[in-house]
Amino acid sequence: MGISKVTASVDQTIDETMALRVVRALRDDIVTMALKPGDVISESDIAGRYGVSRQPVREAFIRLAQQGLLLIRPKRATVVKKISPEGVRQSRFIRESIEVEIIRRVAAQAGDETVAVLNGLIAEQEAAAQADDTRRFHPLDESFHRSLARLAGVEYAWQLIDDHKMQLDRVRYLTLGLSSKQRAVSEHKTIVAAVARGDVAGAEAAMRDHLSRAEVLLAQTIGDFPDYFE
Amino acid sequence: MGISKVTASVDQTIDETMALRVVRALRDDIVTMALKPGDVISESDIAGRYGVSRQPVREAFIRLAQQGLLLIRPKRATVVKKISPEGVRQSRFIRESIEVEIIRRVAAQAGDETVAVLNGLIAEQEAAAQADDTRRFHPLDESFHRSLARLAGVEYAWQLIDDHKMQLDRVRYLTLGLSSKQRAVSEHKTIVAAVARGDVAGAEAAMRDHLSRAEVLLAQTIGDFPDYFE
DNA sequence: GACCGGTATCTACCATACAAGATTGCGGAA
DNA sequence: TTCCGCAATCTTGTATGGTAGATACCGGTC
Repeated sequence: MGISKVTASVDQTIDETMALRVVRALRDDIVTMALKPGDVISESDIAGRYGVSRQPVREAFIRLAQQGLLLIRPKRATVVKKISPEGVRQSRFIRESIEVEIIRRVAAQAGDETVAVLNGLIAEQEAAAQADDTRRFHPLDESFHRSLARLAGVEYAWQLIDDHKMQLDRVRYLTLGLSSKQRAVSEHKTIVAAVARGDVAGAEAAMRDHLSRAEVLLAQTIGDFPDYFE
Repeated sequence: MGISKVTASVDQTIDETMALRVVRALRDDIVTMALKPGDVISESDIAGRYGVSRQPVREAFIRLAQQGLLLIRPKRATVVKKISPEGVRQSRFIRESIEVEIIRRVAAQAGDETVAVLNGLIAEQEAAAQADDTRRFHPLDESFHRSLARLAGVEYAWQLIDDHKMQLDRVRYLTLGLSSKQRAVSEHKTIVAAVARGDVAGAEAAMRDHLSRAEVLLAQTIGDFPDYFE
């Protein structure tokens, strides 16, 4: 099975609580589609897999259910929630309104070191894209957008939408082929270039264009993986 | 003490799970300031108070912690989270961008029955405001805004921000005097009037004005209740 | 009197046992 | 063959005991 095995190295850790480690492992498996929408999992199942009792697993389920990744049906079963197309659209609507506002602020007050930081992130992404390393590319892409939020002084607001963004991430993971990754890097460059010029309108347009990319892919993705959607 | 006592009527209920009932009770107590920011609570304490075991209480704590109302300090204690002024500002920023977009859509396509529904809600609010019934006014105010979201076809998006809105609710509860309630009703009327005219720009302006009311009150509230804020 | 160390006692965390609802499947009746 | 009902076996929900860590208190030392 393709489930991530954190178990092996879990004897004595100085890290945090078991429940949180299970949360991270499961969330990673769900977003990367190792656990597919519709899959049924049980507390006992996961508990045995990770070598812990049902208790921490149960708490992990609660957290993930609240983030919209799991659906707990009392006394029945717990399933990996299918992706809601309508939910994806509305999540994207929210994200776009916020990120557009963010990029406007960044472009309006961009300094040299700001541009340098962003270019550094883009260089890493380019390497990952050429190596076709999807698992490494994804965090880098996220890091790029989060850095923009921090530069705009609204990192807290970014965290607010971060949870709900995972719905979008699942779709994105399905659609990320090689060309997609390279195109994403190219679009990031366009955005940073506008920021470097202090071109507010241009940066906003580039960001809207970048985010709207997923829109046209959604319908196609539903066609390719109909079982993963509601 | 002023904690809500659901316990009395909890013998055999056809309702849902105990954990969810504890969640609702605690959340209500927190938002209405029966449990004040900084108050320390423990699993055993609440468990005894509600006549259940520690297990459902623990799960309730996890849910509320993820919603930002509680702060669980492992092996130490669990406290009612203090209000973060910066968090309030950014939550308000997010809410405003979304609600402004909502009211624009509603105003652009408002029918007669739409206006009738909104006027009905306002009538109820007016009654509660004149009776100075804060505990009844609050849900009605929320219902008004939620109805707008539903009319705009983005009820799901409203649910997304609903959790984080509780931070704002706590501040609002502190500031809701009689005059505030009556002014809120008055502003709601102004909004609906613009919607009835199909006046998009007017509705947007009225909504911005309505939401910005809390902004000026935040600093004053921090001065009045410094211990409730970070 | 001020400071330091050990201990009692709190906390949340985890494991285990039991309970109750829901599903599945099997066996018998029509 | 089809359909109905009961029972074995799933699931999550709840209760309780024990564990490790953190705090607070209290007595002794300087």
